[in-house]
Amino acid sequence: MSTPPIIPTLEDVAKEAGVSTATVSRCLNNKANVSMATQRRVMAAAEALKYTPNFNARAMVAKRSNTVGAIIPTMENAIFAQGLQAFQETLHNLNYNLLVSSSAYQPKLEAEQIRELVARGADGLLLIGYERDDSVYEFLKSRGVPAMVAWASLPYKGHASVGFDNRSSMRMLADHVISMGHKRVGVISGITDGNDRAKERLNGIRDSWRAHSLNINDLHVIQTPYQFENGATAFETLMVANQKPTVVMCGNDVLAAGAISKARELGLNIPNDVSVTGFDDIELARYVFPALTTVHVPHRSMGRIAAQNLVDLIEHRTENFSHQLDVSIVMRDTLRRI
Amino acid sequence: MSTPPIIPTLEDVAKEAGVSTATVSRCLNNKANVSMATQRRVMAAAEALKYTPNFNARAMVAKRSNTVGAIIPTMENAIFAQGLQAFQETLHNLNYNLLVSSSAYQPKLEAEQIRELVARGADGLLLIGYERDDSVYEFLKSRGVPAMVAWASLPYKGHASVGFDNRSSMRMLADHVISMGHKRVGVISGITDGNDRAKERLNGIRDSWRAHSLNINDLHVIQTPYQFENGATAFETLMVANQKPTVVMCGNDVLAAGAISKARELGLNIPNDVSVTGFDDIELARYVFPALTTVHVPHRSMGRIAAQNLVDLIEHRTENFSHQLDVSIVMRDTLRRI
DNA sequence: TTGTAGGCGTTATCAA
DNA sequence: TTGATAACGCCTACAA
Repeated sequence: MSTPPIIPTLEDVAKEAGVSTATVSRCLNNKANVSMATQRRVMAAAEALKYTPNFNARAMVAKRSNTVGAIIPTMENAIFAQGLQAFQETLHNLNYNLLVSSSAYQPKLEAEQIRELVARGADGLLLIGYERDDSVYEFLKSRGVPAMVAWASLPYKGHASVGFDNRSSMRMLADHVISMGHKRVGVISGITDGNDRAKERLNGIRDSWRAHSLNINDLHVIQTPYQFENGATAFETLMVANQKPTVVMCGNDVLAAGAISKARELGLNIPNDVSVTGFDDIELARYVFPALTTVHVPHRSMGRIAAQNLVDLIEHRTENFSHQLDVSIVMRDTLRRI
Repeated sequence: MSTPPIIPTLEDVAKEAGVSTATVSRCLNNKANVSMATQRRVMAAAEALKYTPNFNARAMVAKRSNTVGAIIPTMENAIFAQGLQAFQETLHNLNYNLLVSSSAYQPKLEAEQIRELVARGADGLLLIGYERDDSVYEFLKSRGVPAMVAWASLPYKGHASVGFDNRSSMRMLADHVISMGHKRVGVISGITDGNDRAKERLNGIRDSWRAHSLNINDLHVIQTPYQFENGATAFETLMVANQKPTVVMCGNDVLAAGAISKARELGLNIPNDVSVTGFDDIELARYVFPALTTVHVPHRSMGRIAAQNLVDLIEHRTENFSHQLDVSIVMRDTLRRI
């Protein structure tokens, strides 16, 4: 029916140009030791046949693919978008390609995808957060595939990392909240199980609480997956409780956006009736109304640094790497003194 | 220094299990013709060695990779996130993997990435929108790699597609806007060059305009890349003009969110001072304030249908495919009668 | 400067 | 039910 696709190979190009495959290979990988004349002939032949190198064959023999894989927990919301974009751009400049997978916050799926990407010949991996089974790290090490842990809560602990201190950042924000007179705090946290970032952020709030000798019972915590709708639902739950909080601290901006939206629906004014805080400072923090008070994370720098150093790791230009970035509180309009 | 990674191969497993590589291969691909006993031995050996198949070798000889590639214009905002997620989930159920690249709305980069993914052995591709150089389609055809065009504005035209009529959808919205008494319309369009969706949407507005015999000079159009900030800037430009529009129609929700944000900054009330409309109905349309009146696009269905039919194409279960989805106007709070 | 040839890890064909 | 063995497309010593 349809003619079977005819895919030109190195050999076809070699024939067309009247040289050996070795010469063609040399030309294409612009090695030295090729005369200008043959160089031109070969290039012309490749062009004419619309030759493209077979990636799998190349990777198999060269034992490197100039590819790195990234596994992010979700593509559904923009939490990782900016960082990933910067990561990809930097990689591109370094002549590497990026393959992206999403694990849907499921450790099992993540482990699968790690194997998958390694089996595909990824030269290195970008992983989000520390917390995963040791066997995963062992696997990576046994295969000699370096991984860069980004959005990491902790500095170097045996693997390369770039991130910021989720715990102390959130604590800083909580300290600030308390200093503004809040004593009844609702918390909408992400699911902490299997998510070190979420865990650390929650711990940061508790740290602050204890440091101020406040009553732990006045800290009402709800855990829920990072989704807009869940933020809305959790907010409502908190606000119909007996002891309404005066501030709702959210594990990230997406949850906070949901909370703000639900507040409006309930006829609650933010920040007069209740304050709200977020974390991450993704784009929506600015276009939500009122604009969200949150913790600013330098996503782009993180992506850039991760890429740069992952490549250094791959090319054995460094042995390990660990970098902690500074974050800052962005005061906007959802937190007020009471 | 560090011990070189030792990567177990089929042969290692074969030795360990005391069988031939052929048998191991058969076991791993759960073919018939293998006795239970050897089956178990082989599996145990593979487990013990932590063997993972070399993907490149497999793809090279099998001539299929169970992988599809998707190239989306951007990961920075959530325009494609939901559809892509559904696409990936469906693919996963069909036992295919997804590789994602982002082209940053640059046709050149997209073409590169298409070659890249094909060279990598992708069995099929997901592309966004029709408009691209013919040579790209020819390349794909010559390689026998099927492509599914999603977010497509037009039905079948020689390649498989799933989408909705951007033009008539936007026209429907514009008709509605006009029926509410608006006569001075500002338009914040995406860049139409190289973007058929943006082009069609703009055309839809013009269609409506002409159909209502309105003065084309009262249609003030600004083209700008799909980014929040750009929506804000364009909105301001429109609102300081001599003839202020009574409604600003935006090419997508991201631009609209920027416009709404800027309106607040300028002390303009929406929709009392000026109305705003979007397109896409992504999540933020609901949490922006006031909630955005927009065109609802069934992202998830689109992703699901694209995946299902791309796989059908790959496995020669169908020859071509074209599907148009229905969209609808979602009246929320940013458009009012004047 | 160019060519020959071996091997990378799989799958598939054919015998046994 | 199993095992040799020949590809697959490319790179890279080594030879010429």
